[in-house]
Parts: sequence; C-alpha cells; structure tokens
Amino acid sequence: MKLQVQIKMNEGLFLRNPEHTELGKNIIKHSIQLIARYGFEAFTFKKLAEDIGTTEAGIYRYFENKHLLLIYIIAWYWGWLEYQISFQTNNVKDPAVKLKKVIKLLATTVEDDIKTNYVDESLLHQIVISEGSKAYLTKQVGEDNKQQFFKPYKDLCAVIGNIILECSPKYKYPRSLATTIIEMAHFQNFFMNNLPSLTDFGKNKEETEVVAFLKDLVFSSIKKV
Amino acid sequence: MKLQVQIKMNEGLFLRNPEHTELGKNIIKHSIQLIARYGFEAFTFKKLAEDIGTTEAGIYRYFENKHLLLIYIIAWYWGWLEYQISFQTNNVKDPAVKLKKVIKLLATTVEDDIKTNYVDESLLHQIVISEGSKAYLTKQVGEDNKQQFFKPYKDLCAVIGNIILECSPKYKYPRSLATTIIEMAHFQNFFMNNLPSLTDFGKNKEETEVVAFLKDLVFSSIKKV
DNA sequence: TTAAAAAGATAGCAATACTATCATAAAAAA
DNA sequence: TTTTTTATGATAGTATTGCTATCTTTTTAA
Repeated sequence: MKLQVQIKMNEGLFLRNPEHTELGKNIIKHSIQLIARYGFEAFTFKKLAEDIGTTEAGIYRYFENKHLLLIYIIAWYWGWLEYQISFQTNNVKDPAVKLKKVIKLLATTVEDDIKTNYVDESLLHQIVISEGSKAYLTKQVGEDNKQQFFKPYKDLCAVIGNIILECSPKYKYPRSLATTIIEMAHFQNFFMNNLPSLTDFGKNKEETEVVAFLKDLVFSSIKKV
Repeated sequence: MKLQVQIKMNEGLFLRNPEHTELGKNIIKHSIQLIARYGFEAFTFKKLAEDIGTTEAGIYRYFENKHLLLIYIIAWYWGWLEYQISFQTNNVKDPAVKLKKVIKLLATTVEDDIKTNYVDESLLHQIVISEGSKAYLTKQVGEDNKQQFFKPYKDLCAVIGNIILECSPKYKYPRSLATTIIEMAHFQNFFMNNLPSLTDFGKNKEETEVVAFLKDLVFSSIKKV
C-alpha cells in the first residue's frame, strides 16, 4: 500500500485545483524546478508554459498570477513541514528533544519525500530559503492575510511556540522565538552559502553548525528561569 | 555651521553619482518616497520620473536598473546606521550598554535626521524593514557581492559582532548573532504590524517589546559561560 | 566664449503580465 | 452510446515594463 500525503490547501490560492489534474501537477512540479533554477523574479508563466509544453493561458486557468503560485508552493511546504514535525516528534515525551528535532528539520536539507510524487521537497526547501519571505514582504500582505494565505506558516509557528512553552512555561516570547528559529534557520543557511562573512560558518559551510548555533540560541534563552 | 553627513557609496552602484546633482538627489529622495508608498515591486522608473518631473531616460543615466537603486538606498542606510552607532556608543565603556544601544537603534523608529537633507531616514527605515532582504535574496547575489555591494551590511555586522565579543570573548557565534539581531529587529517589527500572530507583540504593537525580546535573546545567549 | 557635461524630449523595441475567443479533445453524465 | 460538460490547445491582442538610442537644449566649467 502506498501512502500519499495530502496537504489541504487554501481554495483562494488557485482558480482550479492543481492537485486534481495532470496539468495542474505539472504546473507545481515545473514551477518548483524553474523558480529554484532561475529565481522568482526571472520566473514567468510563459517560460513555465514552454517548460511544461502547454500555453500561457493554460497556466492562468490555475493561478491568477505568479505571486499566488509562490504563496501556494510555500504554503504547501509549511503544511508538509508541520506534518513532518508531528510525525517525527510523535511519542517523544521530552519537549527539549522535540525542540531539537524541530530545529534540525528546519535547518538541514530535507530528503525528497517519496510519499509526494510531484513535489521535490529538497528543491522546495531551497526555494523557501531564498524566496520564502517574498511571499509576505509585499504591500498586499494585509489582504493576503485576510484570506488566510499564511495560515500554514502561523500554524507551524504556533506548534513550535507550544513546544517552547512545554520546555519553559514561563518563557515570555514563544511565538517570536519560533519565528526567529524558522527565519534564522533559512537566513543563516543563505548567508553561509552566499554572504559567508555574515555568519560564523563560512569556512566549513556545514548545516550542522547552523543547527548548533540555533540550539545554543534557543536553549540559553528558555532555560534561564 | 551645518554638519553634513556624507556616506561614502560604492561607485559600482551607479552610472552617475546622484549626490553630485539636484536631479540625482531628487532620484534618491523620490524613490524612497515611492518605494515606501507602493512597495518595490510596483515601483518603476517611469513612475519615479513622473514624480520628479523628469523623464525615464534621465533616471537611467544615474542607475542601470531599479535593483541597483534599491541596493544603493539600503546600503546608504547601513552606512548611516553604522555612523549612528559609532556616534551613540562613543565614550561608552560598558560593552553591554553599547549592545543595548545597538539593539534599540535597530529596533525602534529612527527620527528623520536633519544632517542629511534629501534622505528621510524614518521612511528609509520602513523600506529596510519590508524591502531590505530583497536586495540580496536574488540569483545575482554572488556577483553583487563580488562587487562589494553588501559591504556596508557586512561592516555593520562586524561592528556588532565585535561588541558581542567585547561582552563575551568566548561566545562562538558573534556574526550570526549580529545578523540575527539585525534581521529580527526588522522581521519582528514587520510581523507585529502585518502578521501579528507570528509574534508576542500583537496586542500592544510596541517597538519597545521587540527591543525587550531581542535583549532577552541576546543577553541570555552571551552571558552563559 | 567656447566646449563639455547634464538634462529634456521623443521614439522605439522586446519582454512581461495579462485577457479574450474559438476550436478540439477527453471525461462524465444522461 | 450519445450528449454535455469540462479541460486543454491555439491564437490574438493589449497595456505596462524595462530598457536603448538619438537629437536638442540648457547649464556649468575651463
């Protein structure tokens, strides 16, 4: 029996559900490849259509514009990651162990998950690192937020915040610390690989060092009473 | 006597030095206003030209494209901020006090500085918060970095890293902690105002709370031996 | 005063970000 | 099986963006 992971996506993100058709799945698959290769700015629906072997109009039947497509794939990633976290911390009692697993999941390269056939999670992880914040760093963030487009990110933040509170019930900034972990897991990785002098990991460029930094940061913050 | 602050800018960022002419200063002034108002994506040289009362071609004589103009104004901000830091921490002996001043400077709204007449620093601060990371989150980051376009950010990071080391000579991640302070000062502010459930400051929306969070984060990390 | 530099005015062009329409193929319902 | 819906393909068109080029006029500096 093959297990298929289904991430429930916000209906407002698309005009036609890409999960329901071959073309739709191709749009997701190829857009992940193209955005990872060329970056979000250089990514266009025309190039995507050519890559898939369909027409521009075909893409527009699924997504109103490339910004919503970006939000879609990033939101998919957060949903997928929350599932990974719940799966991997299941039956773990010690909240500190849970939190360490979360940090590791956030800050190390994910393996391509066979359970989701048309999404390459490791490519998607790269996109989340370099393009992720562009999903909300816009003037429409308020409207997008009203439509709940960032719910998967918020849910993840709440999950991590709760683990932090399990570790340290009196800690005052569980959510801000959660977003700090998430954002820094990605930014430190990006800096390490692209602007190494902004980090202390330039020599080895090892993800494990980012993990060590984050663990140190987080546990010294919350262990203090 | 009027003091004028001059930030030395990288020559590779522009075709013609905007500080040397009226039009150039207008380009900087109006682009800060327009980017702050409409966001970087919606900002175009055509709109900028109309706003100034010149032509598109006129802008292109100063900046090759809007991406370099963004890097320019962000780099200017980092230069200006480093000056503010050196000014405000001058004669302060206790490195912990210095570090607290740095956090406050990063995380609270700056007052428009009379010493720089064509730059509105508080608007620019808003731009750095919502558009700053777009300067380097691109596929050209490597080439831009080779041309030293991010030197002001790196210098600031080094300055803060050194203050951290003064506080705690054995701390292992001074640079990564410095970038964490810088990025989180801005992201927590953005989240507080736009996606409040990602922070613990949603109720009051007070910058002072971001400052408190960062101080807690930083000093619990470095005080531990 | 004269030449060099900067700015203004206009034109044009390829790419982007869409929208619209009509035909056809595939899938689902009758 | 036939009809009807639904999805896709093919093509066209339009406004805006992101430039480059050229020519003229104004300003500045030698």
